[in-house]
Amino acid sequence: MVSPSSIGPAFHGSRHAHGTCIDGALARAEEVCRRRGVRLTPLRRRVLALVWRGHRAVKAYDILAALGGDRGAVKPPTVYRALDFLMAHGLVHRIDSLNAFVGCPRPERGHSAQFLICGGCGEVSEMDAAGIERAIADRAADAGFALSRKIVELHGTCPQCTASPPCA
Amino acid sequence: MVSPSSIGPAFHGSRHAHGTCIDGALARAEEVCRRRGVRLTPLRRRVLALVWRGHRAVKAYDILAALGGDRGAVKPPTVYRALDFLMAHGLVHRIDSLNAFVGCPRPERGHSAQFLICGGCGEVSEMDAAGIERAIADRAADAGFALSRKIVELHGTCPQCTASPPCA
DNA sequence: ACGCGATGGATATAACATAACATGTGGCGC
DNA sequence: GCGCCACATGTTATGTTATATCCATCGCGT
Repeated sequence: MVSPSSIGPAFHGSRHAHGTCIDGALARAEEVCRRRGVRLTPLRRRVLALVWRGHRAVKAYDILAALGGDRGAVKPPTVYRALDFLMAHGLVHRIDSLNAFVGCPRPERGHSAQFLICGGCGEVSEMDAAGIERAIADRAADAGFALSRKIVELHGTCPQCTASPPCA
Repeated sequence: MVSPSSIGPAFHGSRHAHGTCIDGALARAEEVCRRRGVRLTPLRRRVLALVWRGHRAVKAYDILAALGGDRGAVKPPTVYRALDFLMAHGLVHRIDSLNAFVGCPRPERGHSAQFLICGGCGEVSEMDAAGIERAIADRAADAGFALSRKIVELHGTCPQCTASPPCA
């Protein structure tokens, strides 16, 4: 179902054993950091786990609140620094059109991804579609433009929400 | 050089008769508004002209300042309302990855565009590449995803800046 | 004149992000 | 152990981007 050259978009819907997703993400993160010789500190781990609370993009200030920002504990720079670290190592992606962050399901590969963002349930699905990449690279080459960062954020409605509108 | 189905990206570089660009944009805007029966008021026209000050994306608060926001004159909502109007009628586009706005060179056609954004000179070039559109539509269809807004923002370096780094 | 919708002004605040500096902590050579 | 360095985090303050709400005005049709 998923072609070997691409990550297939997969919407999870409301019911799946999400603990597995979180655990898997943390395990992959440990591995990535170990191999790179960088430290997945408790704080960074907590932030990563919060980003993975679901398959939706999470706002920095929601993470801040979840870490106890109300009670005077954690301040914005703390959260942004942790997110910067996680982004630098490909463990989370920033969704610019939402000012929010989403966990990367494939931190091993240095990929450039595209995102499908459902306006119904808020779920964000990452893909790595060779065809889109190629079309972009071709067009940039035509223009003599040297690409660095490629942002592709596609808003719309996922299959589940198309079937039954107010999906969880 | 420009294929009929696409707008070709064109970087303008430092020296061109930019007054023509502004005048043309304002003329096209007048025409679009006339046809739609909506009003390009003096304020909206001023904001549009400011967005067209160059081929770079312009920040809302820069517009605010240019309108005299210092002297207690214009307030943020005024600028955002004008920008909302201009976006609603396709006269400007928002570049989410820059939190900034750029004039649309083709407001007549209801298009969905892609942007090349040069990190050297800041110039933003809009294109409407059929190949990219198609690749995205195909992949979304595979996923059963109904597209609404498509954001494609490509950062990198334009030909001029590749040739001579600190281009104007 | 009257009502109505569109426009823009005024006030306030929410939401998002970073600069600059201080403190803690853990590893390493000696 | 001790000093030192690099890195991580805490703290304070502020900068930047965007919106909610309410009100005044204007053009226009009747």
